[in-house]
Amino acid sequence: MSIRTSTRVRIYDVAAAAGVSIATASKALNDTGRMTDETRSRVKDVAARLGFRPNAMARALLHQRSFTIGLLTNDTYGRFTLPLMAGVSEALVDQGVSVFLCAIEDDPALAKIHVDAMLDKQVDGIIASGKRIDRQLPVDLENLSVPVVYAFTQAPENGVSLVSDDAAGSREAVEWLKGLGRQRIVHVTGPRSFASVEERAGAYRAAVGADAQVLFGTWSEQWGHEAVARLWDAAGEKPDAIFCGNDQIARGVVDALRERGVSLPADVSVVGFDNWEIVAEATRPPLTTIDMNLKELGREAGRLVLALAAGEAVAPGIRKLPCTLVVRQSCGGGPRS
Amino acid sequence: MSIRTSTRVRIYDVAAAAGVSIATASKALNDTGRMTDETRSRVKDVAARLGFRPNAMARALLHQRSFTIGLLTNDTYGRFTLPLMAGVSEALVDQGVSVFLCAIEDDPALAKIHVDAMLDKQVDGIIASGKRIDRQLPVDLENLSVPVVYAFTQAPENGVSLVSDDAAGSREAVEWLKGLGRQRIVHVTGPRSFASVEERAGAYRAAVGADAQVLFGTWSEQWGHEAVARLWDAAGEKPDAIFCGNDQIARGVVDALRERGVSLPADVSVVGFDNWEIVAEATRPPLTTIDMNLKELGREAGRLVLALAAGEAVAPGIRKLPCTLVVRQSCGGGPRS
DNA sequence: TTGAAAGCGCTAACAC
DNA sequence: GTGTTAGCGCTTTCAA
Repeated sequence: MSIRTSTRVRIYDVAAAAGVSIATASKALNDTGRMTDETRSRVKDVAARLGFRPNAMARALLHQRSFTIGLLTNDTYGRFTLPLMAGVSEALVDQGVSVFLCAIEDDPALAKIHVDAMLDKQVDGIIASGKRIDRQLPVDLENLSVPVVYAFTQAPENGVSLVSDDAAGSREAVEWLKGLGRQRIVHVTGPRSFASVEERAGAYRAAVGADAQVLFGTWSEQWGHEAVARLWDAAGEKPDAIFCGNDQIARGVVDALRERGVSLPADVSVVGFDNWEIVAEATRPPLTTIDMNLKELGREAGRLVLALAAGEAVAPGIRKLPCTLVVRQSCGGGPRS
Repeated sequence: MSIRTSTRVRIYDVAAAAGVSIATASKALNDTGRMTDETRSRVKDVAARLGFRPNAMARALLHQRSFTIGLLTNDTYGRFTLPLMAGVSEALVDQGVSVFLCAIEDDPALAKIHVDAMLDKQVDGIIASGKRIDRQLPVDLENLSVPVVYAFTQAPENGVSLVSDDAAGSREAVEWLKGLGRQRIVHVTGPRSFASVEERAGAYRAAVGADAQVLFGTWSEQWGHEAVARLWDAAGEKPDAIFCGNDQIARGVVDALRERGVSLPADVSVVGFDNWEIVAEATRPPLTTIDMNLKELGREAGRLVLALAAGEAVAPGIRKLPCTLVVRQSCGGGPRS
């Protein structure tokens, strides 16, 4: 019996304490091989008593599988990454898989360092995520020796990619407003240079028809204020609903309307996009908004990367996941039917 | 020469290609042992050409050191964790250390699963972090086989702990307001049940003196509104400055003052706490506020956990890191001298 | 100056 | 039913 008190208990210690060989101990603990039930349970008891936990490194070295994946993101703010991460983690934790989080800003050198570090640590796969779906991360992830899943960031040709269904979310918002009896629905959104802006605006136009009016601007509260000024200072009929490209714009819109004495939701309904709770819930009245279900997106990304790591075939291409309307008080209308 | 095309290149391959033994190859690459410079550089060239990267698992198994640490947090929102994480990552990345992020909500079972998984993976240390400094995480981290550093969460007796210096931050805010010539400074803050609320309020009282007036409430914009209503609807002299317990309260205060026609910063100065940019920058005018320097706190936590892992002695106890005043426009006054 | 061999903790063939 | 042994990729004595 070797003298190593301060260190972890190894399978060797379990075997010795149970009076069997380490092979038998291993088989007993992994429910493989054959032996009497008595031996198996004795070994298990001893292991439990000693607090034995197998060394994942040794296992990984043997199996070429580390039960570890890497999550790469350039979303320092975490607004998109955190819910995504929560989903990934949730999908993987009961498989015993842990997640390396690497925030790479937009620095290619830093990105490379992190990717190399993950590869050195033999991650089973990588999930690449970002803050917009029409930009690639500043690092080339093709032809890596491990599978890659792209979540909420642009994927290369033939990449396995997951995004939320912007168009469907947009349609959902418009339909909700229509269902409330709104007739003059305007869309106030971010910069045209964002693919999701065009996607949402396109779906909005298709749903609203000839009357469609889109105001492009920035992703800020201030732009929401300004857009309201433009709309209300113009001659002619005013909108009775505003569908906003994100929650910050929506908050600006709501504040501006209130300051003008426009009654919400009586006279005008406002829908946001993102369901960023810090913004949506602090708005007066709280925002009805579209949730991109990023946590579910993360779960799916976790499942996919694991499937890939296990050698299962996964069709490349872009998978669009549904958005959900979250009803608060900025539109009127009760909970959804 | 074995046939393994699809797999990573091992030191064996490098040795073979360079015509040396793996022992020599290893020494060459690690700048240990002795050999001719020619041999060493030849091996290095071959390794570079082959794109050799050592298997971190094998190394870890050998050295009992995984170059991996775990970051545990119950701050799902990420408001505190993300900057912290960024700092940790920054401090560790050039040491080749990667970070497992584990979001545990407030679920003891989940926490245990994650901690066990990290331990199985032989992390070199753990950083425990949270969303308030007067609550412990729902898991016992004492007597683990690896070092633990507590950052922005309550540590057990004798833990190594890092928090921001709330009292100093509070003093800084008050001094700034005094320096601007403000005479009637009120403090509007969160619930008394938070240690940091008492800490900040105490320092505020000490700095302001007999006139000190503290309004306790919740951490919300709404409470900011309500506090202004109380203060301005009361008889007597009005405050000329409000120091708020966080940025959300400050935003509520600023909005309420504007709605009352009080001119900011001409008549009243407002200081927030947290420097949560999404809130501070969207406020009109943008908030002057106290930054807790969580990123630096993260860096320090990373350094400490590494020192501990390396066996260096680190004195237990609470380390308070300084806060910084960030000047925007809600107080008047130029950039700091 | 270089190389053979042992071993980190574990699992899986293969003997017995 | 149980044990012996080889080996995952690497570093490190120790011998040549």
